[in-house]
Amino acid sequence: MGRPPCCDKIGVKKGPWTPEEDIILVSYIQQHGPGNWRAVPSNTGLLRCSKSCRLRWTNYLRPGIKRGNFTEHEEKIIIHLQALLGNRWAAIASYLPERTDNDIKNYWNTHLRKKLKKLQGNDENSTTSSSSQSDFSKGQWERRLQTDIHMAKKALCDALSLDKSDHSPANPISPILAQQPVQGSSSYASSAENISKLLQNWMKNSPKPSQLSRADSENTQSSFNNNLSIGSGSGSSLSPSEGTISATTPEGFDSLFSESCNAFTPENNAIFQVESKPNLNAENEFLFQVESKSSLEESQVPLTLLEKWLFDDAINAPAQEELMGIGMGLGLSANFF
DNA sequence: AACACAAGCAACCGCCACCTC
DNA sequence: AGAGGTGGCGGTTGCTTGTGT
Repeated sequence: MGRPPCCDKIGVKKGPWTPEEDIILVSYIQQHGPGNWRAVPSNTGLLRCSKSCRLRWTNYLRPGIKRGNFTEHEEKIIIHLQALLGNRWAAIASYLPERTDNDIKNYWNTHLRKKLKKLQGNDENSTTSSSSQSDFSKGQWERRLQTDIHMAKKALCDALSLDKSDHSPANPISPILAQQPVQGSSSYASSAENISKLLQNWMKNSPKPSQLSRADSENTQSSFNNNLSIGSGSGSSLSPSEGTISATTPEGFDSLFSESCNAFTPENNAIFQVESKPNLNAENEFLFQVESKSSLEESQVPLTLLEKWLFDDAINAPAQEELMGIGMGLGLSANFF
């Protein structure tokens, strides 16, 4: 029969969130930090399921979320990570801290998948590729996977090396973070800025010194961030895209992958760990740490293989120079963009 | 101007993994 | 050790908005 629903369905409101609900939720989380979602509806009086509250927070109310159009750089990262990780949107989102997994998933489903399909169709016209066939034999599947990995690797290096030249070295901040938020549609639900303004106005109009002292003195997004970082540091159940990772990961991502494009060695991998580990979340470790645990879950094995393939290929393949050089025209994303 | 269709996106659903007792 | 509770994740749905006829 399955588990009972997470909350009593009777009397639970569904559908789009109202500004009032958002304000209630945001103010509650400001006081208590994210987590213990089950208690949120009862403590706030919101007629919402705990899951709905969590989702609303993580996808729209959480500070630091960028909405609106995806940049080319972001597109590339998504494409490459999708090729490597599959539809593991949360993992992909951990490398784009300003984007939510839901956003990335939607963007993939509505934009990128179509684009890639179109391009793959073009590729198939000019090659003997059998990628359209749905039933691969095992060997075919493995070959296909390796090809995909190779292409993704190529494209990834391509993207990051190209983008490096696009950004001033004087600005060490990741291009992702450096980009200004793009205001999305004008509807309420899609505008985090509106929520921020609403919250500010609300706090002006109805101050609650005992409850919102921090917000009274510093009612900005960044201060909001700081408050919530405290919560994240205290063992709350933040997703990988939340908390401290948001300030550091993109840079780490760039350096990791640009490094990886230039020299894949076990030593470098060790450096990656040393440099990045303080900020690594589980997904980052999962991706970049040399396998050490013997009791890894099965789902991790393929990625370990990916890592090894990437490393081995980079070390051994003479074609690597070509890969790093101008021979990018064959790469998927080179055609893609 | 009105209708039909397509696209985009916010939100929901159900499964799974982890944690606590 | 295992059962139950909770949060996280990915797939999917359905409403809203945009575009074409």
